[in-house]
Amino acid sequence: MEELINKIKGSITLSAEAEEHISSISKVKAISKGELLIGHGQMVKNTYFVIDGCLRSYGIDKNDKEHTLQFAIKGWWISDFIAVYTNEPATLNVEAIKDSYIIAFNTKDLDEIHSLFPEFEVFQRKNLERHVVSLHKRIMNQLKLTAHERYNVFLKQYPEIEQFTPNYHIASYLGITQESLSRIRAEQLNK
Amino acid sequence: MEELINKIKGSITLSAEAEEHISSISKVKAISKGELLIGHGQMVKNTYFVIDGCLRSYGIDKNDKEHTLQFAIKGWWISDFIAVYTNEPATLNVEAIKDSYIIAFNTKDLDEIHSLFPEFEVFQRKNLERHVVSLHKRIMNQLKLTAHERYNVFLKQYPEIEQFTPNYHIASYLGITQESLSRIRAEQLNK
DNA sequence: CGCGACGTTGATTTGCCTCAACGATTGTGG
DNA sequence: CCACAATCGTTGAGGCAAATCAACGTCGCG
Repeated sequence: MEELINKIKGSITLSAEAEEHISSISKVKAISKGELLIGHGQMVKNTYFVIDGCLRSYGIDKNDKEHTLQFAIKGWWISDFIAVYTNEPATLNVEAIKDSYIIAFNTKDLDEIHSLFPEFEVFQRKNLERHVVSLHKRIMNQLKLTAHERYNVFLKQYPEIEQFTPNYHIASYLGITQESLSRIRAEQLNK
Repeated sequence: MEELINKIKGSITLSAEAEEHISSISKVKAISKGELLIGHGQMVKNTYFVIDGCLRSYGIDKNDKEHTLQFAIKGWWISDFIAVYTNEPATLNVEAIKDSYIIAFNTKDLDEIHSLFPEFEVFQRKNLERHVVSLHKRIMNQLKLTAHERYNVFLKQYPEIEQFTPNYHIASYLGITQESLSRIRAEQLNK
């Protein structure tokens, strides 16, 4: 909870009223590994802030293969943002990949915060800017780099995630198969 | 120019003062095919709004191959957003791929607009939200679909762009080579 | 213990890349 | 106005990175 307030204060200066308001509607919730917070086809009400633990969002292709769009650890936001920002049913799933603590914000509450506290509008814009930066970088990496190089970038960028995430989730984020990632790791060791 | 004002009004209601202010700093500029607006390594001052024509942003890998990150046609914004939002030197290039009309906004002017007109903050947030949606969709397509399927999605999504864009630019956007795209197109015709 | 989840390894296939050559079209200078 | 070069798309032959399919070892847990 302080986690969230500190995060916001890292980007903007937060008025006492805004802090009070946000605290009042924030309820930390414990969820356990494997729990599905958003399922394909549902209308999406919530965006989640991760206090601790790890979630991921992923889609499923026509051969039933999963593809991870995003991981979210402590201090990150996650949802099916496609669904949230377009008001369409979810095309993604969001699940906890370990026991976690989160705060759920429904879209109405967030809209209210935006209209009550213009400062929050700035916070949100900066978040979105950072988000765009990371997505642009990811797309460029996907276009420019080999699977092996992408894996190394991933390790450098998210060393924590590698620790407790099964390999096939990382593979599905990198756009390769579990087997290929295993071979990449083997190759890495023989050096 | 009206192009821009109408675009803004499509998202938010714009006060007369804000409209006046924005108009006063907007200068439409003609640029010709091949012109480079942003070059790798430079500090990036501007974000461009396209009145007419087409630009693209792209990066170059260690084998000197180009990879297109974004196309921008009438009504779109383009820049090296990684550089703009992080204040780092450009990692991308931005060039006109046909004769175009644009408005250049430097970052200071945009910041000023944001602080003077809170309504613009909302506009910017909605733009960023749409941007995030399109990036998420693109990443999911890259993970889920074959090159052939991605090409069809591209055609459906940007029919105008296909008309005047050389094939190798489209290929570099899709993450395949010019030759592969040519074969995909040939296959498409034999059906 | 025995089962399921996870990672690894091997054999084979495949989608796309690379390299190379070749028309078609467009543009340019003599 | 033609000759020539440059640009762009196509096609073929061969190669490679990663996918697929399958089997197996290990670990942790009900």
